[in-house]
Amino acid sequence: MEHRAPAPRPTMAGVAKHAGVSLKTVSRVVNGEPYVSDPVAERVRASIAALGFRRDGSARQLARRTAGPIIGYVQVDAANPFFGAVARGLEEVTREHGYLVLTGSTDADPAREGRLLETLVEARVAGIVVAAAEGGDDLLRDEVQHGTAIVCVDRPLEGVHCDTVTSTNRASTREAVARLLDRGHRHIAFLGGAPSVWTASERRAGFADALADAGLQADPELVVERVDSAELAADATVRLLDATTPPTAVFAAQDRIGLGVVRALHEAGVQHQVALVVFDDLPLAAQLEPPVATIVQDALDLGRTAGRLLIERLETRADLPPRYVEVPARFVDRASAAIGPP
Amino acid sequence: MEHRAPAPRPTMAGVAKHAGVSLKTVSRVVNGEPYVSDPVAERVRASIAALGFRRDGSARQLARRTAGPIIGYVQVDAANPFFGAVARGLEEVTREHGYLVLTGSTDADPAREGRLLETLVEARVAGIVVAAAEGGDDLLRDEVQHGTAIVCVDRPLEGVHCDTVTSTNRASTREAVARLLDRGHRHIAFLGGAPSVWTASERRAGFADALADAGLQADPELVVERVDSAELAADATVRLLDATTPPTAVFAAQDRIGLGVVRALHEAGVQHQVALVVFDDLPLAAQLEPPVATIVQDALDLGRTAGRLLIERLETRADLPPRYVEVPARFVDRASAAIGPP
DNA sequence: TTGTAGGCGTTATCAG
DNA sequence: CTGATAACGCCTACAA
Repeated sequence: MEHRAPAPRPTMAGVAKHAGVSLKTVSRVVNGEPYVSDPVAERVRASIAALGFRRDGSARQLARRTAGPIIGYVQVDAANPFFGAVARGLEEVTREHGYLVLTGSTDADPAREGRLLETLVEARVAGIVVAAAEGGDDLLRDEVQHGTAIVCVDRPLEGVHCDTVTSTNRASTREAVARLLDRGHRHIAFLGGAPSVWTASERRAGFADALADAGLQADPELVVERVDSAELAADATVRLLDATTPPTAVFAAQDRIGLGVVRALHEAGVQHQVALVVFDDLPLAAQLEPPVATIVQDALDLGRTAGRLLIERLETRADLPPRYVEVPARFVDRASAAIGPP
Repeated sequence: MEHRAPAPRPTMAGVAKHAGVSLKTVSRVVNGEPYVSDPVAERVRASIAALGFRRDGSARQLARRTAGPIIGYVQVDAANPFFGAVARGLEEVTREHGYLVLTGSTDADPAREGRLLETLVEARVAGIVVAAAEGGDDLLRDEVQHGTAIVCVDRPLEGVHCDTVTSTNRASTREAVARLLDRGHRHIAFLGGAPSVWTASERRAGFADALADAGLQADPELVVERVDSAELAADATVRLLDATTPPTAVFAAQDRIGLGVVRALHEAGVQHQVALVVFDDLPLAAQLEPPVATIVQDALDLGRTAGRLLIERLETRADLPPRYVEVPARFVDRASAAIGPP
């Protein structure tokens, strides 16, 4: 794994010699500092252009004893539009403050996340935004303790006292389920992911909230957790429909689950009889046919908010306490949510 | 735009003092070099952990006089799945060689692209992959001359002698149009973007190729260029349908154009009478209803290929000439392509 | 307006 | 095996 040496680049000293001035004068020109006469500055600029000089960021960072104007962004998968949108929001905000966002993907592999994080720390980035981090990472904890500015996006990190930005998983679910209750539904099924995943348990809690608000209690028969694929979701849906008291409405807590439910409803020919709301992460369920009501996260705003928190922390002398911000996920009403109980 | 100084971090000297050894010994342990006795190494490791030491990449890079183990990836928009997929492919390949991919978005703004590129150069990355670069960037040209390894993805950069990876824009278009001709169509419309955009002109050329292969010539009435939005595409489609010899088939050279065409065909009620093939960049047209035949780019492979070229260039002493690789775009047959002429 | 001296944290060289 | 010492390219402080 021998990395090739880069082509030798001219240094400030080289430029200085070429221009017949001192190194410091070159430095002044490069950094736009005052107190350089126009003719000298011009001569230096010419030499810079002639030699193709580019200031060495490593040396600069070393000498200034500051972090680079760079913010690290650790995401699960660059190809996933959700994380891409977060990145975009982050860039939008931080760019205005002179920062550049440098990102890497982890594919949800804790080892890769660790390596990436370490590289960012070694690069002495100004701050780090971590989207959907794997839990239990000591590295993050350590870094926070050592003063690195860190913001978690999408889910909080257990035991890491850093700023956190999430969607309104619980509140939005509660709201959507409340609608179904208002519509008259009394047998609402909940299909969600493993409760060990924070977002899954939040949505599960929101479901319970809505029922409790209406003085009801979740029917254990209608709550299926650990549904991790569209296939499992479809299977579970089939089972639910076959039960003695089949649900008149379904809440799918993830878009993949939603796809499975839709498929099963279609195959049973009841897609127009059973109400359906999907919590749409990607968003992936937004384009389903027939139109399915969804809760959509605002990934762009998630990223922007994370950027704002980070900038605030970076440009403030005070030691801010960890903050927690929720970005509203939006309920998108569609035909599937208007279906009433028989 | 004052960037806050990072929390002071322990240095090797600090660790050395703490462990009661020399600086060089710490360096040896950190870099896994031999010739350190176990007890000493253990003591050093303990100090490192106790102090939370992280080696400073800037200093390391400076002293070693090599590029960092980092590859820069400049994309138009991180939120765009096409670029995300390229990033993923790039990461897959370069990761195996110990590189990390750090990326930034330009939003197709040449100024931002320039700043990003400069930052990457200043950071002394090992190489740079540029996806859908704005043309005419002197920076790239200069960097190539100064030996920076650069790979262009999606379109070549005029006057920049670097490796380039593109999709088979021309050949795939030719093939798809040939199918329409085989199916009996003689009045095929072409809706494409501004010919100043490389991919647009390539697809336009592929269209001409197919006609020429069949001994035909493009009917100027049926070729509309500079179609830059779904709205314009819909308008153009309406006009074409109203002409004296309306097309029996349409080739839409971009997905946005395809959306507009579909909409117009729908409104005219002829979506089942006019054949349609869409060159699907994002891919965006893949999920249309009714199903539309598309040409889909393999963004993942585009990224992988770019990574391979870059690695090859990086790990080879020889000065490779600029190389040009085409990644096949795949024709996805669907009902809309099977429609024959009346 | 310009230049000199010293140091940033690490690695490479060479001596113990 | 271990440790001084000199770079690396730049910036800050302080002269001139």
